[in-house]
Amino acid sequence: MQTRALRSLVKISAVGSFATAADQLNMTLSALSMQIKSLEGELDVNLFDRSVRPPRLTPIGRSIVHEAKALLQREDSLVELCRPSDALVGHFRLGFITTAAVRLLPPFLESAKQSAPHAMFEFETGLSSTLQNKVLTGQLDAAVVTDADGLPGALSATVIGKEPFVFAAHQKLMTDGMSGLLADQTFFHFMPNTGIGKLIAYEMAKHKRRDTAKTVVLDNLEAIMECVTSGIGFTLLPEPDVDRYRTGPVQKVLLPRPLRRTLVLATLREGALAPREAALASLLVGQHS
Amino acid sequence: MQTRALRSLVKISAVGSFATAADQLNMTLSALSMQIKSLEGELDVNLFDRSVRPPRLTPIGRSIVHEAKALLQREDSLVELCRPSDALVGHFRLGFITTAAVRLLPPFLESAKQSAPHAMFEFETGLSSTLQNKVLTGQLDAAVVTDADGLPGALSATVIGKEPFVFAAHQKLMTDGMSGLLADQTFFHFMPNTGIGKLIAYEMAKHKRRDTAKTVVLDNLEAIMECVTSGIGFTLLPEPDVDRYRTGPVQKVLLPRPLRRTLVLATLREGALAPREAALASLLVGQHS
DNA sequence: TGCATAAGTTCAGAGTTCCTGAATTTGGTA
DNA sequence: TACCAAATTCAGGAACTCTGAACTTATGCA
Repeated sequence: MQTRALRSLVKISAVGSFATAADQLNMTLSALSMQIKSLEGELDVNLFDRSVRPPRLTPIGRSIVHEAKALLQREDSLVELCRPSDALVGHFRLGFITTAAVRLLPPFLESAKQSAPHAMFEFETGLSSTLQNKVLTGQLDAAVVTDADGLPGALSATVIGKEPFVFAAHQKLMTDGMSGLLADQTFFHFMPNTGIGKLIAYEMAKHKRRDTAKTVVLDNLEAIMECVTSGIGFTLLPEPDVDRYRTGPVQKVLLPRPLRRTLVLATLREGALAPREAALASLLVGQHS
Repeated sequence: MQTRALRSLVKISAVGSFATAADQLNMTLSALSMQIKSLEGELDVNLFDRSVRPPRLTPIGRSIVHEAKALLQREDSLVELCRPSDALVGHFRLGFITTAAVRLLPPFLESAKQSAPHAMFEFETGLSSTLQNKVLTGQLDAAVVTDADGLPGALSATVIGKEPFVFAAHQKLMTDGMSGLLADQTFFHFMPNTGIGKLIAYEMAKHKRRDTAKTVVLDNLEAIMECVTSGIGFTLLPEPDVDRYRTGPVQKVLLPRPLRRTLVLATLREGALAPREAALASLLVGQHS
């Protein structure tokens, strides 16, 4: 169906005659007449009572006009979506590494409501490597990941933020300073097999006495910080995560040589989103300390 | 805009490739490709990322698909409206003579909800002659009027019902029978200048003694019946109206020679509604005693 | 890495649709 | 009754759309 014919129909209904409608639509009367006639043929109804002049809408014709208006409004909004604008428009499938999702998502959605009111988002959380693969295969448009292991060449990355790692322990365990912690206390190790876990392991390997003390592996940040807050042991995590979950007198200790992970927004370098990557990233930066 | 192209787009999005979509749409791959390309040109956006094969929807493409589905649903319902069915479909502008509207409208709408769920109605009340003219000039599709003065030849009529006229008075005024009423009591005359009023005048003229007693003219049925119920005087009205408004001990007296008015549904004989007149009328008959 | 294959795109020509302008019909009006 | 304006019909030409073949290119397998 040609929406143009519906537009003609609505116009005729508005002005009340074929002649003036044809005039306003910049077409000949005969073209308009044929257009309506072909529409009537397609729908197999009489839209107009042609026994009078000018032809009058039939009852069903009036209903069709009503429906047509609704349809044309849909068309207008569809076209409007495509109008170039600096606002982000579209349906985006985004990935967030699990550890950052909790912190980044709410403020992201908040600022998206402002800067991209017509955009729609679909989220997925997972490991950095999983998300990278999904971006590569087109299952995701973009993902917030860490660049710890270096990104594949096909991906382009925009830095979202850097998160320094810190030790965290209950004050009462810190009387001997870091050396006491390392020597005697239980270490809570977050997901040793993932990107962030390997970074943590790499750092801990520098601190010799580790092999002698006890290590507990956990895949839940909140649980780790709950244990640390209770004074059961210590951990090594990105500072924002420590800040998010510490509730009691937990002390943070910076590393001798600062270690940090970098969060980046990764997209397919040659993908359709590439020109919009900066706009997307701008919704993410400046949202965490 | 060609809705067919939108249908193709939605199909591609559903099956995930141009080739299988083209197959299912019974068209060649090249035709489909050109269709989408022309749609992209019309909207001036890239719906697909063609750097991969099969091409993938871009974020905005996904949004367009979403909008397109809504639009196509509108189209479907528009086409559905036109499907021949025995139910009454359309937007009808109907007239009801004022005196009958109050009684006929509620049950009419009730049965319309059943028999014509997709029809829309617009109502207008007025004098029989006014409504007839509006039907003649196409301002109304049909009207319930009285055929008292005979209808113009251009109108066709379906009988909706016949309403006998009765005298009505409070019991206490009836002790002398009709002759007492006619001689001494105030007569409430409903709208003497209209069709129904002239019928009433015609009937009253038969009863000689009228000129001597008092007459009150009123254009409100409910008010007349309120006065009659209070015992202030008597009236002559269609029986259903008397029944509707009498609340106290009001007695009805049939006329010596029965007088009645006939309600008909009138439409333009050559109009578009003519074939549906019976269907419309069937929603009106059998609805009053 | 390079080839084979399948998937899309491009192109030219044919078929179809759609529009224009003139001729014709027809409802409303003087 | 005749006229006028409005709508329809018609024929020719312009514009669009489809088909089938040739071409290009991403992907998968050796």
